[in-house]
Amino acid sequence: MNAATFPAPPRTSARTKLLDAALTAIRAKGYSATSVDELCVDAGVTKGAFFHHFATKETLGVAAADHWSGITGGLFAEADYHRHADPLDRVFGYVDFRADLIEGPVKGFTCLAGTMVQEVYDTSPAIRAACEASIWGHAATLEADIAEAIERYGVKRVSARSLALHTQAVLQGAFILAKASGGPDVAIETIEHLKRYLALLFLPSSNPKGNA
Amino acid sequence: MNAATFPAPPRTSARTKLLDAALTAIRAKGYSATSVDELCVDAGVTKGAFFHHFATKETLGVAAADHWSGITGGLFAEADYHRHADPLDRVFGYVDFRADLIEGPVKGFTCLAGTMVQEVYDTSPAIRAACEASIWGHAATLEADIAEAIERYGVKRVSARSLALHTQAVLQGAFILAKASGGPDVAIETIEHLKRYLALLFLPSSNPKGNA
DNA sequence: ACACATACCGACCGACCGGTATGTTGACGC
DNA sequence: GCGTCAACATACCGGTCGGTCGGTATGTGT
Repeated sequence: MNAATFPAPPRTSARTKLLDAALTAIRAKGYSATSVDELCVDAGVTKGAFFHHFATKETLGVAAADHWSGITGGLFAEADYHRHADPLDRVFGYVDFRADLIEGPVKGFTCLAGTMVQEVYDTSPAIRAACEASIWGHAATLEADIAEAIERYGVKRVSARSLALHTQAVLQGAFILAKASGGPDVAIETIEHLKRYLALLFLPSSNPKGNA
Repeated sequence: MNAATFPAPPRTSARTKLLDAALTAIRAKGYSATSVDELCVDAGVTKGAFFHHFATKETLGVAAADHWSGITGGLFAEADYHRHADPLDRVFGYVDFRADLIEGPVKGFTCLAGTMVQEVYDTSPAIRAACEASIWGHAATLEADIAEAIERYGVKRVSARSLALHTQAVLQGAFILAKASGGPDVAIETIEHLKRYLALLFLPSSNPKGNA
């Protein structure tokens, strides 16, 4: 009764393979244009397997958003920028981390939730909610650092939640411009503006007009 | 041979009706999920008429982006904010104008180009280019005012083009968050951050930390 | 040994997809 | 009055869509 006698449970389950395939396909072509058949081929499973794990395509959409939250959650949780003692350094570290992720082809750095919610916000409440949860959940991981920084640096009239969501808006917008222009340059530039805004908010003595 | 004897040429042509229907449908459900049949029903024309005017669905997508540019171009060209003598007032006027447009249901204020390009940037170069032209063309109308303001207020190290594109990124991102949350509140909040950034850039004496 | 559950398989379904082929209509030049 | 052409309408095409269903392989509890 050693491990080898057990019929090896597949290294990655059909469910996970489908979810991974969905992430890639939906980020590249959107939710509607991604067909169930195509997902099955990409994942190397049959349609029967698909509908064994997901009742409908919409169910898969919800699961894909959750899967995305899990994967990105792990990526950001393990990133180095959390180590800084100063909360403001962690905030800048986060933004730099996002900027560093922007490399190579556009479909490699865009956000599944942002892409998917554009198509389905008015037709699929379940997917819309899952995307909202993904984005807001991610923003929440930033919010704590921002709140600390706001307190330590005595910034007023700006709420941590609102600023955390603003960073997400800038990033989502940067992705759209990157898709429209066909390259990451404009995304990186807009993140520079975000960094400048944060610097002006938290460190106003730092040479506001940039001159001298 | 007076005007009445002429069989009134349709007040709006089939082509225009299809384009208008496409704007509404694509903004609500995206490009892929919008079918040709549905567009024909909405516009009150037959499928034959559709393919008389557009060789393919993709051709319609390109035309819809151009149509969108024309409609929004007119809307912004006629807006009051251009009247301000101070270029910075025109820039703030623009941002306030955008904020004022955000009312009612989400599908009423979102951007066709931003929605469509997310789905097709990797599959339809023609539509991608049309969306890019729409967004960049709109940004260009802002760029002149920003350039003037940069000169008049002596702001350095920020290019007018880059800042104009950043405003578009923030707005596009605001739309995504609005779609995800189901309402406009978060979009308005993020535009407030954009205004604060502009104020800090151009008017640094204006109470940088917001305190007192 | 046998009932039962899980995890699939893949042929099949009707609806709908984008697109085409053919026909009709009315304005306009000549 | 006649030929031409744009502007449609209608019927229809092959293919693909999301989804179903009867069946099977394998392991499990008793």
